[in-house]
Amino acid sequence: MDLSKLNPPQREAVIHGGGPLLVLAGAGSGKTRVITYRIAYLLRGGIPPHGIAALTFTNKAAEEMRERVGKLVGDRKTAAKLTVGTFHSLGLQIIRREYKALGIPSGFTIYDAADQLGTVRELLRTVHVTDRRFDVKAILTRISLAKNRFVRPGEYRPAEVDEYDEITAEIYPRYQEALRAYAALDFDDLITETVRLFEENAEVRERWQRRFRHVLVDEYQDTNRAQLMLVKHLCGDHGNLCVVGDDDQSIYSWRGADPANILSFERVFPGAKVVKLEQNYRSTPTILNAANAVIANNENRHGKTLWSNRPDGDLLAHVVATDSEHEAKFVTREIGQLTRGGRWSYRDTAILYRSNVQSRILEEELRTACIPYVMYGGQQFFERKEVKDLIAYLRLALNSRDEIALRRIINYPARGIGATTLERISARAQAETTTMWNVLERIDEAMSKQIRPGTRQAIGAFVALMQKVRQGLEAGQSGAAVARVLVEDIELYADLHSAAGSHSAAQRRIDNIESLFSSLERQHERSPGLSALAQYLRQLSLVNDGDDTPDPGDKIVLTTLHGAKGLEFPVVFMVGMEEELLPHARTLAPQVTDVFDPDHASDVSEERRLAYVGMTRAQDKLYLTRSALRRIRGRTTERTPSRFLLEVPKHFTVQRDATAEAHELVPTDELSALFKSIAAQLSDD
DNA sequence: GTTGCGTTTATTTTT
DNA sequence: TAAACGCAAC
Repeated sequence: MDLSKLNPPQREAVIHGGGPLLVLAGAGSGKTRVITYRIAYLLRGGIPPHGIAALTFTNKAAEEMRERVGKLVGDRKTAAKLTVGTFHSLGLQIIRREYKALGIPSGFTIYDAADQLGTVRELLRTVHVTDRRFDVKAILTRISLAKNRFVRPGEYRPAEVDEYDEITAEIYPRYQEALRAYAALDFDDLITETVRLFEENAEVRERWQRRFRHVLVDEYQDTNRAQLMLVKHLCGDHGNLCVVGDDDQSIYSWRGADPANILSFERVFPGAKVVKLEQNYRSTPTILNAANAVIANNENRHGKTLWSNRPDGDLLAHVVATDSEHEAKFVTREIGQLTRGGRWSYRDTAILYRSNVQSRILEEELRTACIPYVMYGGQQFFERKEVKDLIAYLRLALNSRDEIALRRIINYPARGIGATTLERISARAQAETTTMWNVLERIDEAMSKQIRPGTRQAIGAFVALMQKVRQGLEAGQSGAAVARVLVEDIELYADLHSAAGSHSAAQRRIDNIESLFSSLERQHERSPGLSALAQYLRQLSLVNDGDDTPDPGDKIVLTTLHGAKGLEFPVVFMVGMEEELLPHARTLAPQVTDVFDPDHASDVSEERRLAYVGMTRAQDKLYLTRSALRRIRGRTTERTPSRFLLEVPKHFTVQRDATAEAHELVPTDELSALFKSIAAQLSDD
């Protein structure tokens, strides 16, 4: 480790002795470098790796951090002993060891968004809300926000005239009861239940406080109240807490992140040292000053001014198009010219937008121009549905109380057990205060009158199938082996083929299942046994996209502004710089489903931060594009330039007219690209 | 239990 | 515009 590679404030943060430390790290100022160096420095100072916890929000950030620390200390074994992970994985780790004190069964399940949605839908049905259809997600958002502020189920009080608060007040207690009955924890519970455990059980709390002698938190501006509490408890009285973040990049308050955490750090942790990292190593001064000018319009900041000692660089391009097609064509054409110049390749370029719908027209134009691209984010959820279905079988085998898993698979593939049957079984289970699985097991004696013999036979077959799965696991077979037999038994591949539109779509799904098998095999070799499998399945639900991140290759990146946080590109296009897109219309005129929160009423400052995050992704070239007309929801509307665009001082930009440039002569190699794309389209059919 | 049609409603997303 | 959802008909 070479401390001379750090600038003075970076070094100051790294060698800070003990006690609370707030590192205000501007965009591109080397915050990950500070955290990794600090961990290495603590290790060198004699703190055992076992006693250090570094917390992040995403698995990706955690992996990157562990890797960089490993390189820095040059000792893989030491790096492996560190606790580097997401808040949720730390919560899971603690709960897994302390489940007894929490009164949860050891085979507990983790509920993801889909499971939560299913639970609330089910509850809405039992509460008989038929007069009005509710947005289930809006209810879950409220439950989640309440949980993270430690509002107990019975304490939830509706606002004066908010029907969503009223239905939430009704659903929230039932939801929490349901989860306990299913032996399930949702993502929020991983944090809040850990906090509750620490608050109610001094012995447990002190044990963990003794263990972690230093705690480090990345992206501190994204923490919510529950995460703050968790951190506070972990640090206990030593207060060796180092947080790194940027209040100007807080863009997740809509999902509960509380910027007050970073703004009032010094009040919450008295005697805190504050270090500002203001030297930016990423962008040209022109880009940086433009971004600074925009963010300066926000109030309530810690206030930093980023500077860069690079050469000034190009002016920003303020591009005006007559319609969104011209805008997309401009971007495409410009990318063609930049890459043809030889200085930049596709992978150096990103197109950023506020909302996913904006990607469509860009994709169309990029495709016709034969420019390769990758889209970050988006909805990959249903692509892995088949994997989740299969996992639900294992989940149910390990936790028969998991009603959502049961409901998910009892008629998948279709075996003639429909909604009415399920309703009756559910009602019986409720009446007997037992689980649905318990009723299923004795269906013939319990419900011979209410359920037809044919259906009961189907249920019997399902129960037998599940018992076979469970017995296989109990006999010590691997999850993979059991799942393979199961897939044969239920003829899943045949079902996938008939359900999928094309052969290749079915094959993709089958490939997904096959990779689940090999993943399960590997885990069985690592640690066989029922509880290890249960733990593996829980861990799996905390990992979003499996284990393989494919090499992006030389492609343009398309992503939302949110998705761009933490990334950097030599060339950045921010498209749709218009009012009602950025800032988004929803911010300017909130809807009934939006949470009314007087503490941080949805204001444009978060949208401005979003603009700031986008601009500060750019290293060398930044294009801000907008259109005079745009088709929105089938209606062509006149557009107003984004206020943030107008906040960029004129002397940092050069205006360009996309439509006029589109009529200029098309260079010959661009024509050849056009021919290529036509040929490609013809051969596609 | 599935399919199809009309109605409705349009952010951001990780764990 | 377009996709997601609910309800009614098969």
